[in-house]
Amino acid sequence: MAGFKGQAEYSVDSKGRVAIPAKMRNDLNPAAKNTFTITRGFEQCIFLYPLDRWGEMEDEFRGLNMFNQEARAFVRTILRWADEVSLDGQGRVSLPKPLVEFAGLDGKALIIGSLDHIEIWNPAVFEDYLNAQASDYESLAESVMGVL
Amino acid sequence: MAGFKGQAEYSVDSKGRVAIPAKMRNDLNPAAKNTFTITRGFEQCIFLYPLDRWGEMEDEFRGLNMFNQEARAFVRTILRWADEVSLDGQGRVSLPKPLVEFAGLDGKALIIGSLDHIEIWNPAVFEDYLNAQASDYESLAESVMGVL
DNA sequence: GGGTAGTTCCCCACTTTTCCCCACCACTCC
DNA sequence: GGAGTGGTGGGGAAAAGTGGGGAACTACCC
Repeated sequence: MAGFKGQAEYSVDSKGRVAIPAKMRNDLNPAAKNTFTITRGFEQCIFLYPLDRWGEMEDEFRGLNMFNQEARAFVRTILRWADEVSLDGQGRVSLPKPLVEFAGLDGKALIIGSLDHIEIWNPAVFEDYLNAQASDYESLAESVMGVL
Repeated sequence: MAGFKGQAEYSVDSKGRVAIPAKMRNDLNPAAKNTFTITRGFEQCIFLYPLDRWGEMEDEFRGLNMFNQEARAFVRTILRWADEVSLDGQGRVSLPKPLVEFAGLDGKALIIGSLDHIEIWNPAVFEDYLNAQASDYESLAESVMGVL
């Protein structure tokens, strides 16, 4: 199954709904049943995991040692924010209010496909994130992929 | 499968379409289904990877640790700009607007075959890139290939 | 227990963009 | 010189995104 990719700037309507780009919808595995687990992302954004992929993630969490304080804190955080959302007839999901506030969304949303999950950003916040990057794309690539 | 090679200067029409040189189209593996994954290149240009080759790249990305910030930033960038494009009946692809802007394309495109991918440049930008090279072709060759 | 207000969910309609197809021109090879 | 291949340009149909209305469900208050 091809991973998610691409970006789009769509609107968040007054009901907190955002359309998922058709290209990403087409990459959904039927096993995901048009449903995502939505949760807090890394950096200030929202992550959407297709249901099938989320199942694998849960298995990884189960493998963690719950007598370890950090493991407990990590799992608590990711699950606390998590919720299940399904696509409506128009290919949209409605975002839980707490996550809308966390990501600072208002009116516009930047949607980014990132292999096994979809990210939703406030465009302005994403801009700041980019500016805060220490290294440029070429250096990143060399550092991340250079050792292969 | 032979690698891509050669260069051509073609026009970009008002709809952002560019023809892929017939010579390069002939080098496409049937497994690529006349489809490319197009994304941001290194330096100011656009990369086109045939679908089959892109699959291998995705596998490498999946191998990265997504809990590492640098890896995340790199994958976010390369996938954010990525899109899937197919050849139309005339052997053209239509370039996503964001990439046209990124590469600074207007009217003309320099298309370069580069082994496993195809590059698309604004001819003027490519000229500047060449002029900015610190070392000449002979020195580069020695530095890159000399240790073999 | 009933009524009301708020929320959620689903469906419908409109607008815009994208994609696909057809036609044309130039060059090359027979 | 004609036919075929390769690049260029534009128009129409289909799909995708956006916004709003109405039914159902819930929760709260009277």
